[in-house]
Amino acid sequence: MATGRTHRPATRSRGIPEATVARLPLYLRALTALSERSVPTVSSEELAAAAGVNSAKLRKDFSYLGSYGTRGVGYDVEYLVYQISRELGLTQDWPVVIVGIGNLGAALANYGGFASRGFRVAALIDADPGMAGKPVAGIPVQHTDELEKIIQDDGVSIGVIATPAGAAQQVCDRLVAAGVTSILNFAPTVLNVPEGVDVRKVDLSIELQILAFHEQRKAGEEAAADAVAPPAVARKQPHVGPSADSTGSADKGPDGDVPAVMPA
Amino acid sequence: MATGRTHRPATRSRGIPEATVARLPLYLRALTALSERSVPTVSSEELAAAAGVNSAKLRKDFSYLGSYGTRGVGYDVEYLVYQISRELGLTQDWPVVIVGIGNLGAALANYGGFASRGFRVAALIDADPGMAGKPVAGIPVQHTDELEKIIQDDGVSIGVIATPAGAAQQVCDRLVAAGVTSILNFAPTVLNVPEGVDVRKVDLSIELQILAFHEQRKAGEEAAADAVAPPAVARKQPHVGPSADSTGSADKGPDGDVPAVMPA
DNA sequence: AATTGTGAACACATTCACAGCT
DNA sequence: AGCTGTGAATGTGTTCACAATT
Repeated sequence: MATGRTHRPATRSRGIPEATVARLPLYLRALTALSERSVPTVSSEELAAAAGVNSAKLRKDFSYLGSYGTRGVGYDVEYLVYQISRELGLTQDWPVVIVGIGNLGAALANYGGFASRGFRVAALIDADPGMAGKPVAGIPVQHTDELEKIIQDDGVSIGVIATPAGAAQQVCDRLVAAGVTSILNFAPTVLNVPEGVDVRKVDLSIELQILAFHEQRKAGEEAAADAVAPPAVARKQPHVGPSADSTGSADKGPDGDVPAVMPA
Repeated sequence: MATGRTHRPATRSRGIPEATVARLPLYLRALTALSERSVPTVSSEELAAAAGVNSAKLRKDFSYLGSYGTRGVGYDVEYLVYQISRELGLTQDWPVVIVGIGNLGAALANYGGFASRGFRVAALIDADPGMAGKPVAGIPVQHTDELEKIIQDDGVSIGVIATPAGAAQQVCDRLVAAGVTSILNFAPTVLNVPEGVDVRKVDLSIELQILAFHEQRKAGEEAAADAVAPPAVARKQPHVGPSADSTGSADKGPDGDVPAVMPA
């Protein structure tokens, strides 16, 4: 996925694989739950099960962080929580702005897990003047005109876009111009960003389409199994699958304008 | 990623790589936009740019579907839209139930892109009896008691879980028992499902944590550049890329201290 | 002349399997 | 005895680069 390319300084190890980074939050969540239950140590097997991965993968992942376990014993829960939090940058405070306070934006603003891990909703921003001042999740909505000021005053580096697709690129441009360097995009559009800016996208419609693909394949397989051969073999393995990927810029063509409001 | 595993019939090519499947919706969206502008054909280069990937990848992806282009010319937009839709299973109707009609569930119910591509919200379900009958997005909310009946009557195979984390596994179990075989999970929990059931998850908090990781790394890189060496070299390449990225480079400096809790 | 389609090379990720430590 | 840490093997995904085709 992504990008990359960056030269790669070759030697010197501090390069944690992207796939590993994407799993750290999962481990952290499982560890936090254990911590709340005052469990002092955990084996790779147990923790892996709680996080929904296999234990070899988990151990390999931790080995990139430096390997904080004890052979014959397992991992110290509190210590691991700390190390992973630090690695993810969660020991510091990340002010976040949410732009587009419709149904989704409001849901995000109300989302608890948000504040819980180092993220703080610094502002809610919407283009509708009628929204201005209205509190959502206890935070008054501010008008888009204030966007640049808010970002600069609060030192916001992470922005969440929850606007209709048609407005997303424009909002993105303003966020970036004002200093935001990481964007979480919920609008169903490819965003164009300059290098150095990270974009991750969350797209309901894409997730459903992927599910539909597999769903269809299941149906086909059944039919095939019925009609063709007698495969007494197991069909699937346990695993729960992760998801989400990312994406980023690209060009946008001549006009770049996206159809209407919320296309597929 | 999600799913998959299915035994793999070995030979016989119908095995489209998971990474390719995950990009098909992106191509489809770009193609739909072209179709609406009545563009008749498109080159791999142009389409790739619109979808935010590179052209070699796109051509390779299409080669798994059977290669529907014409050398020297490009791809026929309408034809590709059809082929991809068919491959994804979007030529049929997929009834979907959304369980948990809080802020997020309501946002999902209102999400337009939902209905636009073969997906139909068959029912909205919530555990709160007070919600029963209340229309959201024009659809009356039904009580959880009705869950099994709805799924069976409508032949629902895809379920969306938008409940609090604590209720998710239980809801999941009921959905699966009633016949759902694909689940899109918005609750921040690992779901346990029997084999044969696909789960994809969408997790805001995980996405933010991944962004924070990269954000932190950016800051570290700057500092390192300032303090350590005089790298007159380019730092990143243009890449249209996707994001999430990346990588690479450098390490993070001196190391992170290893304060607190417990030594190895 | 332009652009696809694809083998071969490369890069990244997962899994195995066991040596090494507690 | 038990469990981690990790090289080596395997599997998956991406990119290159060019022959094939219109």
